[in-house]
Amino acid sequence: MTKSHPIAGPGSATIATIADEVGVSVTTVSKVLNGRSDVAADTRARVEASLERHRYRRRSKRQPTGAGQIDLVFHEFNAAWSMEIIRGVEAVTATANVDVLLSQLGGDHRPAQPWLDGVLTRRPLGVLLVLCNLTEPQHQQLQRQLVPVVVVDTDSATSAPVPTVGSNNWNGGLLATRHLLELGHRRIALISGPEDVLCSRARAAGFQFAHDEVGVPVDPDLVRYGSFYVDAGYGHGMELLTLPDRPTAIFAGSDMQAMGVLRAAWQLGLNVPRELSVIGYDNLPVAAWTVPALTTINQPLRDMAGTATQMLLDLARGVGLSTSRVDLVTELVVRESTAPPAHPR
Amino acid sequence: MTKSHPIAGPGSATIATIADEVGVSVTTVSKVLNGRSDVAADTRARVEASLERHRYRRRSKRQPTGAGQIDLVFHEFNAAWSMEIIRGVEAVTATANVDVLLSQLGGDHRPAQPWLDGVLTRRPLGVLLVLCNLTEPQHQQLQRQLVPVVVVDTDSATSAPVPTVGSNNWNGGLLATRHLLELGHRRIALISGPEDVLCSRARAAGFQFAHDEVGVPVDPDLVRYGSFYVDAGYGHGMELLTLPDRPTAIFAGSDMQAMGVLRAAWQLGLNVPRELSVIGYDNLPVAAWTVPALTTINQPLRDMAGTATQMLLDLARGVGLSTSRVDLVTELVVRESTAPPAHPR
DNA sequence: CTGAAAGCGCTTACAG
DNA sequence: CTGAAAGCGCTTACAG
Repeated sequence: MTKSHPIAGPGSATIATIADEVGVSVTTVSKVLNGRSDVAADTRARVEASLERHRYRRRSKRQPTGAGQIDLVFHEFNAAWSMEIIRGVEAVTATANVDVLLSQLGGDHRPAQPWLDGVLTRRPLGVLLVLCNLTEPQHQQLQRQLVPVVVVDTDSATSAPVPTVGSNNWNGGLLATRHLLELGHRRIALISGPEDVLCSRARAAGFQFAHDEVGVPVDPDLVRYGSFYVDAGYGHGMELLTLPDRPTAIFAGSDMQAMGVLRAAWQLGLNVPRELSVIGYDNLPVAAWTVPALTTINQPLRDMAGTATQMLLDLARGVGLSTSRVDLVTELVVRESTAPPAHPR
Repeated sequence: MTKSHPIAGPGSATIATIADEVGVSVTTVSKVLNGRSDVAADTRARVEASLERHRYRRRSKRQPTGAGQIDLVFHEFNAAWSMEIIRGVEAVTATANVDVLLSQLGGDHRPAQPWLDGVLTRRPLGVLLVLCNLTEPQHQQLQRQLVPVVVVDTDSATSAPVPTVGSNNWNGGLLATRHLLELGHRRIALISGPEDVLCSRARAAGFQFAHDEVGVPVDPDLVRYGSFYVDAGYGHGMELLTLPDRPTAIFAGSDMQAMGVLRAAWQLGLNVPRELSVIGYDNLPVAAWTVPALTTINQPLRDMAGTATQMLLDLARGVGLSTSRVDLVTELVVRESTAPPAHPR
């Protein structure tokens, strides 16, 4: 006699429920959950299917408040940028009554094994990775334990089926460059992010495309790659602006880099925007308060983080995702740091 | 026959251990832990004493990785400022293998009851409050459950015996003002933080004291209070700088406010530091990159957060604290935004 | 490879 | 006010 096993709600099943449904002992279910090897592949598969169906989660008995927690993992902390992400995440988790566990990888792009062990014992609702990713074995391990993963932005072209939220970097590069070209600039420098990061290349491609559109050649000497921080903008800015034939405009890879360029220009006595146009990227809150205020590309970091968090919570609730890759739109924000060049052709 | 009960280590005791030692049933211990009312005051006291002695913590059985987690609670998120705190906390928790649960009160200075319920079910190693505090009943409730609390900075004079880490605000106000007076300024404006926040008043007092030292009167019209954000600095800066007898120097309550002042000066065509000296407060990373770079007071936010975290972990481990109030030292950092006044007396 | 049995830490009616 | 007893969700030797 088979009982019916209606799904009462995500997380309501115990291992007894699962055992009952699959027709095995609680011992066996426990073994599957703990990754023991002494379970037949077939049995394991049936148990895992049932666990998934029920969105099984380890009970802590009394947890009237708190719908669970998610792991928010940064590649590293980066003042204003990371805070925008945190705010976007928090806006969603606060209303969903979900807690946020914060960590960073200290600059690495792949978490180490101890981190994964921690996640497996914590069993969070899900893991949100920012500018970092998992190795394939790590990803499989989390998948086996039914811990969903979503990535914000991506540092390289990963073909793994990990849901990812980013923004249209190519379009951002295009919009920024078109803006400068339309103002009449013909010698435009690009300071992008690190060369091995995909978004840097995407923006550079948009930069190139905008030039091609109007038939203006790109001087390879004016294209630089570097870290997203202020000092890279300052360093490259200094170099570019002391070139014999210096550019009349600089497109920086981040607002922080743009601040470095602004400072280099100031030290060289160049007036922005009269003698040099500067455009940033990100549209951090501080971009409105630099002197002069930065023209920049709005990358909707809060929205990106919020969207990713919502996707993660949906996955945790067993709701399927319509798309596994979402790119939010980038937009040009014109402020005071761009103007026609002093001597347009 | 009494058995001896050596303390095997913090967190190693179960309720059975406690029951055994006190000579009551596990039921009774469980009741005490859950705040039931049907326990004699005397019994409750003895059980609580034993729990405290053993640093009892709810067992989750298998938790080989992860020494536990702490709750990090912000009054609200404030880009660069909050990130400095987070970094300071993270530096300590990462080496101690402790997880950080992040939340914010959305601007409130006292958490609501749902938050406390969450903490009580989570049972973290401790709670770190940043620019916020608990009500007395909330504090007692956490104390009863052996969850230690440490506060970073304080928004008002609280006499509650809560360990607190701050910095010497009065001294910061003094150092900044002395610097300006020594440069020869005699009309110095103060834009402090919110008037109802103690640190704003402490800095204002240091400002006043520095004037008194050299017998220079403070013009009350030049003393303003406002939020710590950029726009308050901009607003007050605009007002002050369009005064008939405008100040030759402005001491802002935060680097963010100082950026607002810098912008106001720029819009009015005033050269900093030639026609106006500006000094900030906090020494956020961005202060080195404004144009001109900000002279400021270094408030060691990372150290403050790190110290507070260490105190919290010590308390969680049952180590007594030598002091319950630590103020770290503030220092003057001279950069480019201050200089002698254009027309010194 | 499987599961009955013992056990763990804890909580909750309920009898006194 | 107290605690014996039943029970919960889960894990772990260990016998087959």
